Amino acid sequence: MSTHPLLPIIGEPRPERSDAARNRAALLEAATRLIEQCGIQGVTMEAVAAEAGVGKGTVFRRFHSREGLMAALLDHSEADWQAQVMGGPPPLGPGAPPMERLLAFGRSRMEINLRHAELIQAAGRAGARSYAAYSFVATHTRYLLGELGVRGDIALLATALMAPIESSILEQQVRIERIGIDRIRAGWADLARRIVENPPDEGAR
Amino acid sequence: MSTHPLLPIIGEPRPERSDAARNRAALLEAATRLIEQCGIQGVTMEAVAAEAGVGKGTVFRRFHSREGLMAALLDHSEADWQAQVMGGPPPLGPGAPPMERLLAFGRSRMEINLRHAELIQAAGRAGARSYAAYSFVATHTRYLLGELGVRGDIALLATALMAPIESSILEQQVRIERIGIDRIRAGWADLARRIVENPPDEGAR
DNA sequence: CGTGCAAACGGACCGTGGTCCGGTTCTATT
DNA sequence: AATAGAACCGGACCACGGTCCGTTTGCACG
Repeated sequence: MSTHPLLPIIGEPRPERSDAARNRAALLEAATRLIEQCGIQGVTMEAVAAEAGVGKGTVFRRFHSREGLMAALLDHSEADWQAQVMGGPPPLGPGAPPMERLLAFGRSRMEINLRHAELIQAAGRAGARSYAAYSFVATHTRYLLGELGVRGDIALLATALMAPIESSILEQQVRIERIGIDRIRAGWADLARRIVENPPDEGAR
Repeated sequence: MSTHPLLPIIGEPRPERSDAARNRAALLEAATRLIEQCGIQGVTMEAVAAEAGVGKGTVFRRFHSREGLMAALLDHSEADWQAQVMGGPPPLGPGAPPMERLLAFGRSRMEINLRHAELIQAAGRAGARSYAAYSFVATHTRYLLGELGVRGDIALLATALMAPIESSILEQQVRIERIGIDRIRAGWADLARRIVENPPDEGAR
């Protein structure tokens, strides 16, 4: 009876213990340091643990896996970009006409996917499941398509629009097919226009 | 002087030695057997070697890496699909109007990317570099877009069209967002129509 | 302060991908 | 058939991701 003075609200599953939080920060810093020293392939779980001065098990407790650690690093650097999109200066931020925002959004996202290509690849599937990255992009694209008055299955059109600038596909185009970035940018803008301007088929749901 | 009766034509880098070829076949069979018994996660390089009755080193000599082995398995199963596309019955094969062929092509590719999702993921980047898979799809899509009289950067439009039905993206939609396959199919058909019917922008290169 | 316990910690341990090198086998040439 | 040498084979060996469990630590309550 005396054990529950507060309602057991389960919104946040549990607050993090202070030593745990400290270690999380130390580990992220250590990983960042290692990346810029040895490159991503030098970021070994054991190395990170040693650099942060903790045991190996602790790293896995915090991030579950190597992919999880990479995803965490990604999330961290993604935070300010999301801030730029939600409240920064136009055309990326609010204020510009929707089509300009969409173009700026795609262009900016493309740069990120290219710049962090290695990290994204190292994050593997963990990157996709992380809401921070995937879900935000999807939601905002849907929003912009809605603002533009696009008819049809907005969710799928948003996916179709962002898929070609996913990191894996850009890497293929840039590194192997040697396609220039400017050309890819122009191609994507053309794609956006085709998707936005064209009304859906009559028979389409 | 006497050592080169034949011109050193380097088209095929070298013919494979007979024992090597035998081992390659045995290894592919062994891997296939293991997949249907234990699933893909049970396909260990050591297990494959043991099942084929060879040493571990041999597996790596033939396929370079686990990803390479998976890519080889993929290529194998992809061969007859390519035959269907190039010479099978319409609408997938030649004979049907281009738009019908394109729709059939995308639909069929989607099924494959879904059915072999695990294998494709396990093949990782090796799947992309393998010409058999990526290059054929790209080439044929470009060809169909050309037949349809699409203007603009055909290569990039082809990429944009196929990207949303890549395995990784389909997995995200189907397994996590719980989007039905029929809906995805319809959405892709709509995308194809938007890309094909819309003329390119004036300013586009 | 003391006490109880959930949570966090550390590092030994395991499985698997990948490398290496001494020994073996195939094939071209005479 | 004999020879030479390149290609191939095998399995010991290493590194790294991931797990496990006995121990320690922070925290809430008395």
